[in-house]
Amino acid sequence: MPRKSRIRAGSGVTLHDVGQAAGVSAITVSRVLHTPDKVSEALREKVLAVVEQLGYVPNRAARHLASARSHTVLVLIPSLSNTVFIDTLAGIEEVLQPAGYQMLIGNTHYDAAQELQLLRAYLEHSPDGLLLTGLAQSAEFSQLLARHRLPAVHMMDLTADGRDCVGFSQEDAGRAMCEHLLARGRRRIAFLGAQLDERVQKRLDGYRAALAAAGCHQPARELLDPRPSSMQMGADMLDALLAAQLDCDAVFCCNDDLAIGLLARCQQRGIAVPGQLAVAGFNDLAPAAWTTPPLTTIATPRHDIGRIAAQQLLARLRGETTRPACIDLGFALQHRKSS
Amino acid sequence: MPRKSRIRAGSGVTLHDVGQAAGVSAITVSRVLHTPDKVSEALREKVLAVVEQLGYVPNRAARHLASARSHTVLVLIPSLSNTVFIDTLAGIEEVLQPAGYQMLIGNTHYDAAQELQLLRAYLEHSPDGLLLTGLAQSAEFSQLLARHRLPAVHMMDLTADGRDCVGFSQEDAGRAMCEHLLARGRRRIAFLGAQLDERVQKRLDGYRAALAAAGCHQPARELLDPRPSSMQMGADMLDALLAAQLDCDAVFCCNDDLAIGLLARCQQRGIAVPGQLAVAGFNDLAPAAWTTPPLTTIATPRHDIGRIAAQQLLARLRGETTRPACIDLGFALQHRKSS
DNA sequence: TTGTACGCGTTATCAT
DNA sequence: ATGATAACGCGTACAA
Repeated sequence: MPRKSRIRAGSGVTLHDVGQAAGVSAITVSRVLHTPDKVSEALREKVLAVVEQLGYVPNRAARHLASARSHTVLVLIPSLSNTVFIDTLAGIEEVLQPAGYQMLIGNTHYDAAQELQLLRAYLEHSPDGLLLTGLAQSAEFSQLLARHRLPAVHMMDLTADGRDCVGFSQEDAGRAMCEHLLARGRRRIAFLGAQLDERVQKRLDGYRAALAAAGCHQPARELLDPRPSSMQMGADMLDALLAAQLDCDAVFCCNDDLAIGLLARCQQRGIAVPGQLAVAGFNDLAPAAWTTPPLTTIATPRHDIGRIAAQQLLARLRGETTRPACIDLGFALQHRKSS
Repeated sequence: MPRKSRIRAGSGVTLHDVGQAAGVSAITVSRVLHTPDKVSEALREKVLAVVEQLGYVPNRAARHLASARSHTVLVLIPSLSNTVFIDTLAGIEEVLQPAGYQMLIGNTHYDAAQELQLLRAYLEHSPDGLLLTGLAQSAEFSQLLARHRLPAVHMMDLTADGRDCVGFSQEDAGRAMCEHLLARGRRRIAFLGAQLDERVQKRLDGYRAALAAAGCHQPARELLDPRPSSMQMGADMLDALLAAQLDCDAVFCCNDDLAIGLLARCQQRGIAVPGQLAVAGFNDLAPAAWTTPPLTTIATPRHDIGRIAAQQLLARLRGETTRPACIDLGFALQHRKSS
């Protein structure tokens, strides 16, 4: 039966072509490339030379189809404009790239419904595994995961419910910052929150716990806005705080963006930091060290979170890991002059 | 011949399965999904119902293999830690996602050799097209592109040499900033450069042209460091500037990061900005509006660059475009209090 | 150690 | 408008 010529996918050179040119079968070429130990050295060298000469490029689609493994990992993050998650991506890339895995990035926009839609859409790529942000996926999401038997590692937070996770305790970090402010003699501490995703909620929990323990929790001092965080919002929140006459001596911002905007507004309004008001942020982004005054904040190991989470997922994919892993990478309080 | 059961790739439901359940052939199901016009309404509805019921998920790998189109675009950016390129990614995603294209991201680390390696590696995915940063790819890179007949759109800069590009004139932007400083009465203007990639070089060209035209160019006032840019480096560069006693009345930083670090150091050392020294940055990142004093800088349309570049590439892929496109999105000088 | 036969899920081609 | 058949390039299973 004549082989009808069709449009080729890649450069045109196939395993078969390489095999012919080297005087071996296609499968031998495949073995030279993937399991060189199983091929005699003579053939190996010959084949490799031809591979080089012909500029052979493997075809991932064919490989995927034949092996039922896509060598692809789906990474779901809430936002592309937040450096925190980008740093995590960099850590992930550092591990996946050398391992021959491709990362597919999905932006959930902090929305569980969009997260579910993304999973549905990306299922077409049949990823071998998932890296997720946080623990608050929807029930349908989890069912879909289970149905497709997809291993997943959750990043940025911790849980003991049996899911793999790599991160740190958001609540402990929130508490630690408040204990620091308390230790500096502050009692009237406000909490400024934006976005109000699960991580901010847990930092808020930590804030409440610490202040309650010190007997100085006042719900009126919690300023919460569900809209996306921004420096402008931080500046506005300082105005709101003053307008409400809440008589604060410290503010704990749920992230550095708010804190940076708030610090700038303090400068403009002539409010002495930390004299009149101590200011604290969260994440230790690059600008935090360069504000006036430099910002006290929580340094988070987001790059390592990505790195280790990717390693953990690869271990699962290789079947090396059995028990659920819960890897706590901790956090560090960066005490600077704003407190 | 008995069909041996093997491991399935996706959820397990195939076009064939859907077809059987609906009493049609696999190809009809395919048509219902991709070219519904070519199928009778009765069948269409029936098939769609079964697709829904069985939870059919198309298999991209098989589609790719059979159609020689991967619906995948390779995006090469120099860095993940620079917000500029992340914003571009967001713009790209905004266009590719709804169009059913998957973006693969490669990080070149500002290195042409790595860029070439990435292209080689990603060729396995046989991307349908490329989105590149800048114009300075290696000769081998371009040959590889040509050999595989891959359409590419260059981002961030302009050229009239026949390659598709979307961006703005880096040199004009550098010149514009210097003309602004000159117009404010400054004559002893320093240039601080880091990374020294092609874009920084062009901004430097613009700086030189503007100052030469005004008759006040002094090469000694160019501080260039090939290492990656950082706020720390900006602070260090102010120290270096003062140590060298170059007697400057303005500094043009090649990006906002340098400028932010430099401004902070000015605060620490009690240097009045803009009184003693005017300071300018480049890119208009979020923190630029919140420094003390707020930073004069060049706002760059990076989000739109990503968006339009992706659209241009899609047009090429559809064969709609013929002549090379060179799309100038311009830039805007943000005059703030630092100058 | 090397090769043969076949299937992975889809689309292109051609026939009806 | 719908279907039959082959082909995409590779890896698995099994044979030699």
